Amino acid sequence: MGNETKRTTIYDIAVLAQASPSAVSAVLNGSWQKRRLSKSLAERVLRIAEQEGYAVNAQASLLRRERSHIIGMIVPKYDNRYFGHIAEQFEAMARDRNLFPVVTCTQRDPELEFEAAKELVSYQAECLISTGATDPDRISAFCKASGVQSINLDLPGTLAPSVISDNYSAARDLTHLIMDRCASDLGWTGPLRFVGGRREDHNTSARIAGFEAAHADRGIAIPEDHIMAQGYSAQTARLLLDDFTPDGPTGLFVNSTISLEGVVQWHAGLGEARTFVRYGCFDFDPFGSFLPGNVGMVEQDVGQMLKRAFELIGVKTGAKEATLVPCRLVKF
Amino acid sequence: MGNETKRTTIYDIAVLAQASPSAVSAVLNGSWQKRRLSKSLAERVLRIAEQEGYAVNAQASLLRRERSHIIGMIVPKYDNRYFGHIAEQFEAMARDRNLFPVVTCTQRDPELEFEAAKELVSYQAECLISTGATDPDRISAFCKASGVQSINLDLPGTLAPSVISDNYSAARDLTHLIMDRCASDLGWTGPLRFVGGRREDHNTSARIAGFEAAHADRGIAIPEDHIMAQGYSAQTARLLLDDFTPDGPTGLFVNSTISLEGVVQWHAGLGEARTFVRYGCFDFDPFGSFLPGNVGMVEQDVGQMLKRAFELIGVKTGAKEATLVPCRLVKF
DNA sequence: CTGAAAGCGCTTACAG
DNA sequence: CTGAAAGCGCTTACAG
Repeated sequence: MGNETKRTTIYDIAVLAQASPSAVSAVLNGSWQKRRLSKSLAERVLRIAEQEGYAVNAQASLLRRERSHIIGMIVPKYDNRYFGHIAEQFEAMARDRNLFPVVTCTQRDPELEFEAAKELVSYQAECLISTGATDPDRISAFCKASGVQSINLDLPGTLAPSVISDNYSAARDLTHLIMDRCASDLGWTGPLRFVGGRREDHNTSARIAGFEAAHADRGIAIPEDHIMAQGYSAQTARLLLDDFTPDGPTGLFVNSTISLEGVVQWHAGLGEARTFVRYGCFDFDPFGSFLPGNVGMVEQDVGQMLKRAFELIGVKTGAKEATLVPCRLVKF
Repeated sequence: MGNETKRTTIYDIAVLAQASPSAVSAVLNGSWQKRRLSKSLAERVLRIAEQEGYAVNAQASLLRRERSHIIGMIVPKYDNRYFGHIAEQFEAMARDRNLFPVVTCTQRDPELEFEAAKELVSYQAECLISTGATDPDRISAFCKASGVQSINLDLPGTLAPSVISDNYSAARDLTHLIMDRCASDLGWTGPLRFVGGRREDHNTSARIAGFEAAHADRGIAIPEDHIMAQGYSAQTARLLLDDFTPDGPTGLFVNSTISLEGVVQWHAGLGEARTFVRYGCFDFDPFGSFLPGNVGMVEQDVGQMLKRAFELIGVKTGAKEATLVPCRLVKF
């Protein structure tokens, strides 16, 4: 009935079932029918395995098999609707395809990202999806040297195919929505402020480009200090806005729900002036429609992104370009 | 420079470095100093390993080693602040302790939970933490038979030690808070409604007990139909409330942010009557303070729960009781 | 049809 | 000090 120090092996079961280890192995991995082992033997082995709490040693099994069917993913955070959803859907979709998903979360730490990638390769992952990685090319280079397929998600790289949101278009649309609402609600048509993210970051820079394009569409110039992309945290957003007390109507483009927390805190502290503020956020939150002043949010299409990523798995394509997946603009 | 079909092994490196496989192994796993191999050999091997994109085959390595240092966790969802946070913190804390975390998400599916648990045991996990499992005892029984330690988190079991939130006390406190605010804001002291969760679920039932205790503290009777615990989804909550249009002041105890989404939708549709509604939620959301009518939220102490769980790892305790971790009541 | 044997890629006790 | 050899627990081609 189990053993504290040593796990049951096929040899233990072979002795108990009076069969050969080969036969036990065949029964346990389901190939016994093909090998024409008797049904009574199979039942005996299965019963004993169950009694002994047998679990195949995946290490030994994988070492011997030619394919691992393991598919790895690194993701910056779980504790975030977007990335949490990606990780969760990834696991479900991998299982649907009879692949074994292993996800690990790297806290946006570049060293940990690389270490985690190496670990997944060590575990014989056949493909590695790097989600929102700060240095995806370093990972892709390593994967390539190890003969492991690599795919970038959310943030693009140059050494492997990438699947990312169409940040530019969605940011442009969101900017227009905010400007429309500033015009209709407040009768104001000035330049918006962009809050959150990092300019060096690919997605932020694509969103800033969309933000600028929308302004250009309307012939509105953006003062330099209106682009406030010095970091993601709620804290950062609040500090940036701390010395900004609007003296009239104002609009903000908020880059992520993390930054939105800071914006909303700032907004709540404005007093009467808060009725002259409109904002929108590039990121979705189910409670978003209840935030006063919030006119809309961009929801990235995680399902489509992963679907596309899975289509790339196992395909030997030379293409290193990024696939752009459209986002959904939710208006409040 | 890498190989698409076959990964580099220590034998490949041994040939290239003109050394024995044993020496290469020692260099690569860091035991070369202990074995007094020359520094020049070590450097040569390391350089070649890097060039070849070598990654140790964890399957082979673990098969040979006596301990895996793998610690597994199953969790119902990532796409949820509470569970996402648990998974994320778990990985970080495991790494801090030089353990290798493997987390897998089971979508609240009892079969998948058990399959995932078996997989983690197959991967030679030394300990398995079952988070919010629907049938933790089935998993614990299997682990026991395989000689793997098992710990329950968030939801208790009877076959392994459990670490859970003090749902009863926190629910009682939250109920008092809502009743206080109903009294002070609305001058109303009637019984509250309990919305969301499942009565059969341990945590829901502990929270209902706390909810009832708070009413008993004040000598308020709770009509039977006020306990609406028929499921977790936002949809369910909204349907339950659909035919309830308050004709006077009212208070709700909302069991989880998922249910809160439905409550908030219902609330928004009430029109003028909405000013006579107060509610609180057992679960935290950073935007919670902006939801009109929301008077407070309970934040579970994930850090403490995991700290306690890690203290149990490797400890051979006969104790199967649950450790209760206090929650934090956030008032708005 | 069925079992013995080889071998997956490592680690490490052991002999030299 | 260093390498050859055994063996971790499986799977499967192969011989009988």
